[in-house]
Amino acid sequence: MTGLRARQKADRNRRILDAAAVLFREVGYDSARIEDIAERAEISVGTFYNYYENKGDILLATVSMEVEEVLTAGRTIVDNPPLSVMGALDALIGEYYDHSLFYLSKEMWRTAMAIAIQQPESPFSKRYTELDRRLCDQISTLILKLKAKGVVALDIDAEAVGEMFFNNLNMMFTEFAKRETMSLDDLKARVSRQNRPLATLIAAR
Amino acid sequence: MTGLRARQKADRNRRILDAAAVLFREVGYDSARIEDIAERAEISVGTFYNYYENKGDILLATVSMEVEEVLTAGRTIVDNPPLSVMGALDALIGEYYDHSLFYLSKEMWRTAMAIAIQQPESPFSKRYTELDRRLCDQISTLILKLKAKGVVALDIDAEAVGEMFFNNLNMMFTEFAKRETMSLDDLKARVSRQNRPLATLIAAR
DNA sequence: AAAAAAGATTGAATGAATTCATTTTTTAAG
DNA sequence: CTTAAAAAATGAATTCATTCAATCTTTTTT
Repeated sequence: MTGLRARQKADRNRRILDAAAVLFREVGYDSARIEDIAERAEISVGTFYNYYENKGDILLATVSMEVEEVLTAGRTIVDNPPLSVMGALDALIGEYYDHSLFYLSKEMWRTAMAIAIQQPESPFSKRYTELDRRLCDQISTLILKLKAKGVVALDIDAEAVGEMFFNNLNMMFTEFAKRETMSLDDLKARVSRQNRPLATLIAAR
Repeated sequence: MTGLRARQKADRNRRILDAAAVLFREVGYDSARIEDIAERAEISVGTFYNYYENKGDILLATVSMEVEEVLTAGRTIVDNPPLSVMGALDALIGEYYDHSLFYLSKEMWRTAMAIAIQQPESPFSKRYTELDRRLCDQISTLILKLKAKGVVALDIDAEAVGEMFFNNLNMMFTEFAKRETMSLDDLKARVSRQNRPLATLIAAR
């Protein structure tokens, strides 16, 4: 039932995504012109705008692919976490952070974050926000799991605590993306220190 | 010793700031064209660029004025805080949030945040980041004060805890700016719930 | 007070994202 | 198989932020 039209559409969409990913990597987001992306994807500029609302959308599409991978990696850790609050948090957050610079540069992250904030109604911004929510849920799920394992006290509001850990790690990642000099190790160390009080206090005793 | 040149410069700078503030309020950031700002300030487009590096800079200048006021209001609360952790936090954070929409719309906040992230090296972005740091410090100072008053346990890492509260409230404010439907009360209620576990656990007993 | 130097202003030109009226291709109907 | 309707593609035109060489104003020097 896949008519010619549907097939061509999927094909063009993939060509655009590939072309954009290559160009962003090669010359950075700002210097990649729509005209160049279109040329490489063998379509016209106008057609680009039939597939994506604006230049930012195509970057967020790229980022989305990346975050999906992190979520998958995180699931493995949540399913079988280290049996201490700090240990589990460091493992999961370390996974997020280590993965983050694999495909994307700090500059690309900054641009993606900026767009997600600035145009919250665009489809890919919604998708980006949705991914954030799933990351946040994953942290809450980890706390729940630790509760089930007797590592975290039973009277703790796992959702509230999870949200606080997540907002903290997310804000710190933004900080990291802003400072070209800050290393992944700096980032992890600072977040670890920030997490420690809450992590210690929610431990079952 | 204020030569003619210095006076004219200060005068033009003020006219640009005023013109921009009016236009941003009237038509929003995106629709306010540099040409219009220049016209209202009775200067040329080129002159605008002698005073500000780019369009974003002038918005961040506007935001800076606003945040300075919040910091001042916050100082009053820190100097004489309610004598419970939740009470003190709610008071200070409530002050921040209530003030936030006085001069700036959600759209303006979103744009300012986006620019601060995207161009971290621009002068006003640095100033914006600096203001964030001072807000963060203010929260840490509050926790320290509560320690001194015997409200918070002595073995608590006030700085780490303060940073976590701040990162949480800041991230939630970003969320708030992104969702046109979210009210100030929703925001405060959600942050309050997130703060409760940590606030309760650090209380002296 | 005239001339030179330094500092600022100006707006037309540039360059890139985005729009939109036209044209082309595909699908559906008779 | 033709023809009408729907969907997509196209690229020239538009819009705006930003730049820069030319010009003007203020300050300093002689």
